[in-house]
Amino acid sequence: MPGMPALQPLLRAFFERDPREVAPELLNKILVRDDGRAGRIIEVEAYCGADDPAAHTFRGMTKRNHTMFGPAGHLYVYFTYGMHWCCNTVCGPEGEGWGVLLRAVVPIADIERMRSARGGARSDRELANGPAKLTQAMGIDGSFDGADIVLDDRGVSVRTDGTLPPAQPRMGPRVGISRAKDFPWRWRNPDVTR
DNA sequence: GGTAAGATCAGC
DNA sequence: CTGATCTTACCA
Repeated sequence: MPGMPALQPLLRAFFERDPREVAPELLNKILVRDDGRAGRIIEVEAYCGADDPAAHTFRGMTKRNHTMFGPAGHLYVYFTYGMHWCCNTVCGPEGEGWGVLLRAVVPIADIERMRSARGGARSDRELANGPAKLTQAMGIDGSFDGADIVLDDRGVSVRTDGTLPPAQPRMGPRVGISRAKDFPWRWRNPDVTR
């Protein structure tokens, strides 16, 4: 994209940490597809394995969640509510089942492709302001489960254009969970209402 | 083998 | 607020 600074990949070490550290630092990073689609991450939630009753990985490894127990810097993509895909960045040491759910991005490149992937005319803000909306807009489904977002082995990666995370992110309880409702492990950019 | 719940979304 | 829609996980 002309005029846009080069997008640098993140280091594996960025993801090899506690998701409660990684999550706020993912704000303002960029989710990139190899077909040109890109969006700036503005809302995330941390999920902390055996320490977190709301995490898919709380009760150990299953066929569905095994990616989240794998090495950091990969994508855990899961299907829910009979129709939606959502994606997480796997974090921490291998075997912990830690990750960060990507909940919203602001479209920044190939917005028309994102709009058509979402099925028609909508405001730019509605294109990817939810965890299942962003996967639909970015063309991410179960075939991307386990993709390496550092090495970009399947055409999906998380990169930086040099923009720092917000100095004062808005923090609060996570959305749509029934257990551990009080854990304040959701972060978003201060200037977004959603 | 049966079943309840789900890290959601769109439309009313 | 409710319906859609179906996989997964857990229990028997």
